[in-house]
Amino acid sequence: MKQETLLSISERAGVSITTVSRVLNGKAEKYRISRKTVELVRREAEKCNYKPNIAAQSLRTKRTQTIGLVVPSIENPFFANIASIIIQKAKQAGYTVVLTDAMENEANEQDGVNSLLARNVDGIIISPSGNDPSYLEQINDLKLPVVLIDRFFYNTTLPYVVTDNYRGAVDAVQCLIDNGHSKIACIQGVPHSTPAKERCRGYRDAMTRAGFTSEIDAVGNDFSIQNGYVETRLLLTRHSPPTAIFAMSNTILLGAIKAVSESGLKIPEDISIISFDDNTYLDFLSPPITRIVQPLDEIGTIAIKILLQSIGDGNRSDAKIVLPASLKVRNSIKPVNRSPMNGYGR
Amino acid sequence: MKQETLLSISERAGVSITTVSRVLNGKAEKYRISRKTVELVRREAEKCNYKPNIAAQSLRTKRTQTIGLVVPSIENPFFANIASIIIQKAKQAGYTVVLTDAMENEANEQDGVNSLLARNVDGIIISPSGNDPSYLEQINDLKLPVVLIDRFFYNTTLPYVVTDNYRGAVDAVQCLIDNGHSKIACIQGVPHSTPAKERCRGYRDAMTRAGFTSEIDAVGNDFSIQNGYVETRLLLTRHSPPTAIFAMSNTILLGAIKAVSESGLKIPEDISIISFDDNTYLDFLSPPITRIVQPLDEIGTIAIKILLQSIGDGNRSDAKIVLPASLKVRNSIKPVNRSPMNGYGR
DNA sequence: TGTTTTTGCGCAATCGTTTGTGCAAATATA
DNA sequence: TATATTTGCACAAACGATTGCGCAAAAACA
Repeated sequence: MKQETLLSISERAGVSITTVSRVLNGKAEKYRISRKTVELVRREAEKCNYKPNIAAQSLRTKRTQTIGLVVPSIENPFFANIASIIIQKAKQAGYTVVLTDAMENEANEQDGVNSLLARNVDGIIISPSGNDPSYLEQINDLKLPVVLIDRFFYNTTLPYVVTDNYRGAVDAVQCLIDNGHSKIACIQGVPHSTPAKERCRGYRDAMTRAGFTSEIDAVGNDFSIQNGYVETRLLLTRHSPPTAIFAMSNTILLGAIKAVSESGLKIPEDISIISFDDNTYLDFLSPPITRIVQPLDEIGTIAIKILLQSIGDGNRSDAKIVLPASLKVRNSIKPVNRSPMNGYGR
Repeated sequence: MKQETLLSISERAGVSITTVSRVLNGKAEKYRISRKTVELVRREAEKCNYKPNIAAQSLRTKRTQTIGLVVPSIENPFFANIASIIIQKAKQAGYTVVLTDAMENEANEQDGVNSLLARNVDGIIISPSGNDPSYLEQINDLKLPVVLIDRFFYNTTLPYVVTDNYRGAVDAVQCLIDNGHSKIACIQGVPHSTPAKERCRGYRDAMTRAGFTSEIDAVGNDFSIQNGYVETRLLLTRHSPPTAIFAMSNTILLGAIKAVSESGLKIPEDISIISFDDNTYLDFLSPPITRIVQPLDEIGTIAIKILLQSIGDGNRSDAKIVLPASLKVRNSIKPVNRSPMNGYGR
């Protein structure tokens, strides 16, 4: 099972290395290799199950048929799901994925990206952990195409594919409002991340538009269970606690649920909740959680498409793609009569 | 930001490529490069942030500082968690991970492995989707080290690091038995996989030892939510349904919970459940689920260690490592009095 | 000063591909 | 038959790194 090379094949076929290479790369026509030789070479190559040495190939061509994927944390099901989709799509296109986990840390991320560069990946799909796009922009400008997913930057030249977090948040909050809630708290994630910013903006705008300006109440500072828990406990001990919570992620949601239950309250009877991001288990919580669902599949598919396109034609894309989220209604929201204090009650 | 090479550095430093290479590889001593030259070269290399071209390196040395990781499904949190650990440990050792998702399909898996081979990875960590070890054994014998995790093979020469699924299952079932249950059903996963086999064996042995031989009742055939759901519905419609269920995985558990709840029953009041595999959200289900926890961290750490060792010394390991699982008690099991029919009642 | 030893470094081959160019042999044309 | 064209393929350089070997200059020794 020793390594087969162009040389070994060429010897057995009695032709030159060059010819073998050309045949196997589908350039037989271009270089006018005869039908007979083509078949001879093909047969030999198949017989020994020849696989080109990618290192040698890439040394010559500067192509590796590899793309780098950088996520903040592969343990996060959101990113695990997206990774799964990207790995699959990449494979269909003949690419392999090198996965790097930044562990929500910008230094790690840069390490990882450097390692990808050293490996001559053909392009990078990244959901950045930090908030400085410049080093990525440099790479995109000077070296190889970069596409952002999920977390993007304002005013960046980098192409991105993200969910319409703003509208998703508006929809979430509007759903609570439609159910009669006005004291709606929002527990947010890492404040500098664009998804958090956008969702927060959506929350504020929806509240404002409904005339609940004075009720605006965004707390919290990261995407952890802990954060969801702590903030919820604090919210619940106020003299006038919210009647509904908009949790910005699954993790925050889990913390919130724990806090609610420890406080002896029930969802949705005592407090309503809506969350962001889908996950099967949310249907198995008690009650099942109403949530905003991101179009993961589309994000992955489009990101790959943009990247491969750029790799193919050498141009940089400036696509800024924002995809709609959708509402999945379950049982975590209780309709209430609006308090007369807001002037809406009957 | 164009690619720096040994050549460009050597020119600026006024020495040969050879010397630069030797300095940067720490072979200055061996080749008696003077202190002064070493420092000169080092400075130049750092100044331009030189990163060796891995393709060129690997073409020469046959080493890529890359390991391949193959999992049945990265969407499965169990594997996402393990991947996270392995990526991290590999990085600490200076290795990068290429991740391949077999999507629970043996053909995909072989494709993936082939692609890893073409990339000259230095070793492979794999949780196999199929049940034929021979092609992996061949690779391990003739090409590069392979280490199995989670799913292993009986009678294989391949080294593996797995959880003691047998004992874990025994503990799970014993826990139910200790709580007075005897009509205990087991819903299993992919029957040919070793974890499923071992857990099933544990179930049977525990039941037998307790004298409940006639109650042995293992159903189901894959690790899907669907399977958990269907089998549970069937179980619940029997004239004498089980009082407890041993679910072999989180996914099966979720299906089971759904079926129970749709049947108008409550956990644990009407039926007790214990599951396999840990996950934060299990504490947020209602009730929180008692489960058997696998030592993911240890599995990842040990697997990497074995692999790197093999890569380092060129020998194949024959380590067969079986790590203990642990019980995490929550609220999904109700203690009952044993039915007199079993001769244990009071 | 002449010889031996040590020090310090470079030459050139090599890994497995790709590709521009060139050159016979075969075929077509005159 | 002589020339022009086409066909079919090979030569050799290049990608960027590693490494066995060799050789000149400096140092040590006589």
